[in-house]
Amino acid sequence: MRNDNREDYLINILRLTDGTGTVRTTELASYMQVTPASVTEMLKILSKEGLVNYQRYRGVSLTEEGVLKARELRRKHHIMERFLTDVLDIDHEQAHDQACAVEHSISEETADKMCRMIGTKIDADCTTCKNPCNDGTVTIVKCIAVSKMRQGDKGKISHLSSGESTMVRKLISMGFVPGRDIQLTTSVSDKGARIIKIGEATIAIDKDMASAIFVNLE
Amino acid sequence: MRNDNREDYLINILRLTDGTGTVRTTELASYMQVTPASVTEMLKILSKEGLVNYQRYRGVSLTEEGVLKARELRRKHHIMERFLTDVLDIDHEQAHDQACAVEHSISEETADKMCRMIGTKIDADCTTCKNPCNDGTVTIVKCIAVSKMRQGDKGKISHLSSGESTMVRKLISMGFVPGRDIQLTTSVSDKGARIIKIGEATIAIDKDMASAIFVNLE
DNA sequence: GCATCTATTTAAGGTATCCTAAAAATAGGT
DNA sequence: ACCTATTTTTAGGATACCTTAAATAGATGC
Repeated sequence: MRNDNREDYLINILRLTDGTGTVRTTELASYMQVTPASVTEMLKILSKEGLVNYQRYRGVSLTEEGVLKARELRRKHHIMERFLTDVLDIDHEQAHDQACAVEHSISEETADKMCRMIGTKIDADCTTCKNPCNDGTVTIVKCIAVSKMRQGDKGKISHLSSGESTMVRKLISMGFVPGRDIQLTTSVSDKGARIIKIGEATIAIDKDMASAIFVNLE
Repeated sequence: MRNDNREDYLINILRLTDGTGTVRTTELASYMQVTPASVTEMLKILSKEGLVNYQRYRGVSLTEEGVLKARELRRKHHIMERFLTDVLDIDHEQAHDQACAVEHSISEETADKMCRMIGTKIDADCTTCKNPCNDGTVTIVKCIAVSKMRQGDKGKISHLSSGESTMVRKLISMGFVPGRDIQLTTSVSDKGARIIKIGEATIAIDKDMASAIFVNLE
């Protein structure tokens, strides 16, 4: 239980880098709903423990050891989530939340055996399996927030993530459903509204919304 | 996640009182492997929140609300543990540990549906169901440590609990298995050894051992 | 009824994590 | 190359737990 938090940082760095890239402090902070200051503090610790490569003002990446840990964690998350949705028929959002909490506590044996119940091979190398992502939708690949897209960028919605669940619901009701194609048509300024095309429709959304929608670029 | 600790205190108070009695600070402290000072501190908080009745120097009991919460928690623990042992065929000790961690995070819906998979009715009122106890053995009823038994007291071993798992293994290897009949033959002083009868055998054990064996008195 | 022992609480301090506000580093436009 | 806007870090402080050591309440033997 003592390391749950560290593990949360690891898995979220994996989610944003897929193990091969770098994330900036601020991006990780907004993804995890904490302040950049908290991230900085934690990165120093994880760095000392050899789990991440961290250089001041340069962002973080996972070390080899960090990737292994994070992948195992992500695997447990996937398995638990799939077990909850596919076997117990629990709603996705709840399944995700519970998987987030439980992923730190279940043993590998438990994960393996649940995996057999689901009937799908789920291993730590996310590229070889068709898993639900952290939100229960698609395999995780490096994804960015719509607020970070450049004009003309195209992609598919990976998942929605926001501190307020009302935001997620609102977005879903507007048609921002994981898997849909999305393109940034116009972005006037960093702070202003964006005009985006989603499927056939064209919608304007503000920065907060754009920060809660994560996309896999084409 | 923030309330896991409070919940641990609640469920352990329930385990030692079955919701109807009082536990002393020290007993709870040694059961939970923390210092009495920590218990005192937490009891003040839980008391302020209306979950326990606490009076300085008098011990604690659960309030009605506290009993409800603790029972629901215990139910989730039982279900998770049974799921792990009966469905996934995980070893008892590991199942217990994982259930301890997970009981705080799974929803009632998840618990209900797992319960159906196990095929046994498990409800919050422990008296109406034959569940594994916290250690996977028997229904919890009020239980006391052997170190608290009086000369002549008889009972059945409920479970073993100690900070060191080596202690538990040692005790099991000596024949202290949940379910066995046990009687305190002689107890010279509080700190000294006890002589006890377990099944047909008579054994002497020291105070540490006696503090790790919990018994349901006849 | 008092001395003494034990249980309990209080006091003071530690660690992990979070936050806000201020300071410092970097990056981008000219 | 410099100014400015943004990002990141540092500093200082809060909270939830935990600990040890000292103080106090309650129980027990005579």
